[in-house]
Amino acid sequence: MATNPPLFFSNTLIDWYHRHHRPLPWRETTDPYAIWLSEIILQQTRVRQGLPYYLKFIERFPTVHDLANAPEDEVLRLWQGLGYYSRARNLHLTAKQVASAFGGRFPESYQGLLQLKGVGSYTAAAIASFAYRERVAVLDGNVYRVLARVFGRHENIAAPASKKVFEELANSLIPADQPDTFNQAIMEFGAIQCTPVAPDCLFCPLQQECFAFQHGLVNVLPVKEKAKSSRERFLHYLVLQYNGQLYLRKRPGNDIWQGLYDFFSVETDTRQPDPQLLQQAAAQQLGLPEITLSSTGKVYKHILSHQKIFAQFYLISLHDRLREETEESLGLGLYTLAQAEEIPKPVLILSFLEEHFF
DNA sequence: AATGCGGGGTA
DNA sequence: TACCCAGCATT
Repeated sequence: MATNPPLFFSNTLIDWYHRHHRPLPWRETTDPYAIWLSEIILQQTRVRQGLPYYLKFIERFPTVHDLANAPEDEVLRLWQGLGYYSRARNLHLTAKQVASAFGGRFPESYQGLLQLKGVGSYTAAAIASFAYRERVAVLDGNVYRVLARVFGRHENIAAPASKKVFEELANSLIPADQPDTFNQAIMEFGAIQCTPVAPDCLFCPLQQECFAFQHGLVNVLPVKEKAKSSRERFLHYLVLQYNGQLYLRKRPGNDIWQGLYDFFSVETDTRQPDPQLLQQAAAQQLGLPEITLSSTGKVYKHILSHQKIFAQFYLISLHDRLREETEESLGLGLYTLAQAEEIPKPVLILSFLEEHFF
């Protein structure tokens, strides 16, 4: 690399950025609220998937006060389908905190931003550099990849211990005069040019200086330890109907989909449990004498990053309402179809409802 | 340091 | 299938 490697690296990336970057709405503002909103949405999420959600949110909640004043169900409903729902719950919590305790103003430094729920080192660096031009480097999946390849770093990027190495490297490269553009540039470069698979090395402006390219290691770097395979779960959803309404429950906090609504369910250890046992378990929990379960047939396979869910649905029409204590202890409530449409649900439940009810 | 947490796009 | 995406909170 030229006489001043950090300067060459940042100049090259910034020059590339000016010529190739995508026009994105959160890059047209320095409003920390809009930037914060976009960054939370984009955590572990591609721009293509997150963009429509950003547009919905910024239209419905133009200011942090609008978001703070909304009911949590509405925030989750708008987030529906985006996944990692703790992001939405923390988004709402932080909006309320900023609106009430901070008078609507976000903290104006990296350290201050780090205190917010849902804002970690990446997001704090992004907001601080984009909104306030603070010189602090972002470190996300793109940055890890670009740095590992260009500078030939073989540390396992999945290990927390490697974070410091890349952090120091990135912070040694970020220029003081345009930290914001540098951060945008290195992430955009990773997303468009230096992609995980089949990067466009042929037309890469860093080709001559890239360690991975020069040593034939483009498909080796970054080194990333493989994630463990996910576990399988078998869910049996009882779609209880009474008087044209559906029984739904808000999911509690010790499992997936916290705060979203689904049906009463029985979980089993095997894919095809003994129907007798399943019926007995369901009847007992629901306080019913006996029930006959016939599956709607299809087994829904729903893949999460950490779980493979096999779900079957059983339609049941109740002649009488459940006992009040039963409703209470199971957290079940009756909802009209219109209400069911309005509340936040996992994509799995949404798919089922769209095939059978909506 | 390890684990849990969604959903979708791509090869 | 397997990989990975503008990560964070909790233990």
